[in-house]
Amino acid sequence: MNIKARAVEPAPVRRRVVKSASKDADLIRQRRQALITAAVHVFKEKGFHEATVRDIGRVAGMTQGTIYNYVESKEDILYLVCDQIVGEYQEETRKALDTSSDPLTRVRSTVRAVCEVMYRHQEEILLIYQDSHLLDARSRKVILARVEEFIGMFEVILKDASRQLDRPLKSPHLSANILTFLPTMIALRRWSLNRHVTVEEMLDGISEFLVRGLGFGA
Amino acid sequence: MNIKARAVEPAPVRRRVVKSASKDADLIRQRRQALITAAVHVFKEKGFHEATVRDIGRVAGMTQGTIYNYVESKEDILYLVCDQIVGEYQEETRKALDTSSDPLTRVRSTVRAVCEVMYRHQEEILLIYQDSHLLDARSRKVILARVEEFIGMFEVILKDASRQLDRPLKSPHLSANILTFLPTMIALRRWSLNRHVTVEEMLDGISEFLVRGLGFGA
Amino acid sequence: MNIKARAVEPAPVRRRVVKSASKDADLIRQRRQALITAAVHVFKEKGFHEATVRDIGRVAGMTQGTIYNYVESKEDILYLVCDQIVGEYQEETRKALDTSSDPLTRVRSTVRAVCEVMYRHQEEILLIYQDSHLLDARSRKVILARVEEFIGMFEVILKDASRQLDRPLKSPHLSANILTFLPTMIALRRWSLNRHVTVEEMLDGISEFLVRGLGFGA
Amino acid sequence: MNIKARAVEPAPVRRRVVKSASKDADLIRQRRQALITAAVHVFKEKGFHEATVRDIGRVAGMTQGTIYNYVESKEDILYLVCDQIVGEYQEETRKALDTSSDPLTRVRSTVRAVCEVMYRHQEEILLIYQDSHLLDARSRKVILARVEEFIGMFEVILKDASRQLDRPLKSPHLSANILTFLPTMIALRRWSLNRHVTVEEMLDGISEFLVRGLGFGA
DNA sequence: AATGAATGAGACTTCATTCAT
DNA sequence: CATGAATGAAGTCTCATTCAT
Repeated sequence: MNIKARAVEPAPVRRRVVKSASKDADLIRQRRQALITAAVHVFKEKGFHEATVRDIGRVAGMTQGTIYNYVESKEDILYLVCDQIVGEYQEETRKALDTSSDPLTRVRSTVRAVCEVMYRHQEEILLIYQDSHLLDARSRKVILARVEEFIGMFEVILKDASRQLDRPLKSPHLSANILTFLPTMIALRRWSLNRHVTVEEMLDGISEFLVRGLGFGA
Repeated sequence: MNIKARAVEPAPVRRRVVKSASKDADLIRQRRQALITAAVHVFKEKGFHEATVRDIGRVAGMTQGTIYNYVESKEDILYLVCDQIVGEYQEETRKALDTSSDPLTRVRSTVRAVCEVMYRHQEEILLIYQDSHLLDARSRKVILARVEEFIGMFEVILKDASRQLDRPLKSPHLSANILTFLPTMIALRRWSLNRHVTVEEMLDGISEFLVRGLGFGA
Repeated sequence: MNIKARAVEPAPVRRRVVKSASKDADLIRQRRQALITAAVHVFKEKGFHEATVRDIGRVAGMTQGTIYNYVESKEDILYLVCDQIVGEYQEETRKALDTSSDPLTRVRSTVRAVCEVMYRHQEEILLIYQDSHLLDARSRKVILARVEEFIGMFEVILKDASRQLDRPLKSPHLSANILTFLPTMIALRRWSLNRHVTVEEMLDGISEFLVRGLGFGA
Repeated sequence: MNIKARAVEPAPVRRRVVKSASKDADLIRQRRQALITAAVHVFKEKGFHEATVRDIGRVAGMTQGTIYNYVESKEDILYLVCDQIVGEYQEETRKALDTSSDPLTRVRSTVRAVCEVMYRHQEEILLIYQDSHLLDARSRKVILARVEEFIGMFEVILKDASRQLDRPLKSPHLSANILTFLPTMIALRRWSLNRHVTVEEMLDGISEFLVRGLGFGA
């Protein structure tokens, strides 16, 4: 897909480098993955600050000393966690995107896909919204750049589809932000939604709302 | 409007009681207000965990010992801060609501008002989204109850207006959530929006999106 | 009574002077008495260190500032408390002493009296044994001097009575110490005694034991 | 002696478990022993409350952080101290007990042994009487249970010996309490005794007193 | 003389990080 | 490379005492 090829990974966002005492790249990857998985688990439960390095180590099957062979600080772990969550969420969303059909249909299915993936990742997204601001400025920037890139992908999709409409989108960037932001409500407002709405109603409702709001409604 | 009168301030959500060593109600209010103002300032800058009680005291012009005359714990301060922010945001929103015109017009002006108030309170709302989850369960519940009540107010407004439409809203509660949630994007996505959109475009865009999405578009 | 007159108050033990900001002697006495009563209450419950000056003030109906008009430090209060407890205990014991009958009978009734007074004052005596060592050296000395004087009184009584025996007491001072110390078991071992022995058994048992041990048994 | 065998170590009083961050049992024992020794030293000098964890650490050659690897709180240290003191005192007493001779002689030597061990441990016993009441309820219970068990051992010895007498002991439990309590006078009244009586006189006097009082006198 | 708000020293405790084994 | 014991900085909170009113 041309459009996608150009838009989806335009400026290959530079990742932050996390230093390690070890040289064995495979081992590093392996240990870090264990760390990330463990940390996601612990952060979900206690948040970044309440979680101790020991806690993470216990779940990851590593002692504190070992952890510091693969990471320079506790904040590095948070960075890795945020990076992974954002990456997985985005990848799964990309996979779910309908790239075949006509632009208008594609918008509808895209909206639906975004909502569904958000629903499945709500816990991780919650983590991101609660803890990512604890990253140091540099790390946060890197993470946000990835999100910006992700938003950009939808900007392209929306622009593309809006040519079919009588009037073009006023601000594709704003629309793309709405499209990617509103579904986080599933995570950030679940304390309210879960008590009044079924999952289906919620996903349908948000999707329809987005489609209408974006101007692609019936 | 009866319905509204009943609905807008329906169940006066019980506040959490924050104990104080002092008995002078006026002094308590005064000192706590200084504390809150200072804490908002410090929390915005460093977040709850990085902020020390000393920091807050320094800004509030109080020594640590004095602070603990008006508050039982650092978390009490966070509660007071959240309570105040939510309260001020809601009160200002209520004031901005158009209660005179016809239901349809009212929805439009309501949407706009919500967005504008959010724009003015974006820093505080950001604080809420970044730190309120650090409250203990009980405090968080109280705060969320206030928000739920706030959402309920919009639910009533939307229900009311939807009678003018051909088809009623499917889920007023979901709609009210969207109406109150989407504007937080102004705070939570400002790192992206500020770089591509002017304030006016943003407020217009979100408002129009909401009106359309809710089904009250042209 | 000659003997008593000479022995009971031989070296009028100098009290420690507790300074006061007030000049009105009556008021001082009155307020201090309230303080002492309150402090005894609070110290019994929480011990000296856990008790705050506020606690004592609350029970005494005085604010912190007022307290420091009649006392220079929290430790002063402890001194006053110890002084009062020791004084009351000793006075009540003195009153209970049989000064009329013959020396041998007198020993028996003295022993019994000491035990009974101890029983009635067990809580205060416990307080003394748990907290009096927290006094500064000077205060402790004063208190101990009063006790020493008290012991001396019994030394005289025992010496007096031992003339009736075939063989005199080897060490009247040691005997007087035993006579005054053993009954504290009622306070210091009540956690053990109360579970196995009735009050009567305990008082009888200790009294008989003392009489026999002192050499005045049948 | 069967009876004794059963009675002396009857219900192995459950110790309180003190948690540790370390897993190396040997190291734990070693560090805790250093801690206990240091704490005994410091507590003797300043008492529990005036002693800081730093003080203890300084004497033990450990930093504060290290201490908390082997103990969960300052109170844990107090518990360990009390436990050790009581244990050592009791063990030494047990060792000193004469188990060979006839019951009557045994009582006499038992009494003497108890007094002598008390004399050697007076400083620690003083510490117990001054600080053990600062333990939390649960720890205190455990300690007292050990003492009760200890008292029980003497109860058996006394019962055993009293069969040789014309009249049996009225209350062996009370007698055992007296037997184990009176010697604490050596510690608790040393401020009085040391000034008037030699050590020998004191030990002889108390021993004879106990033997006579218990009914085993000449 | 009484009040009680303010002070500030100091205590206990936690935990990210280091480093010898 | 792994371990986990040791470190020590830093933070929250308490409370005896002071002092302006």
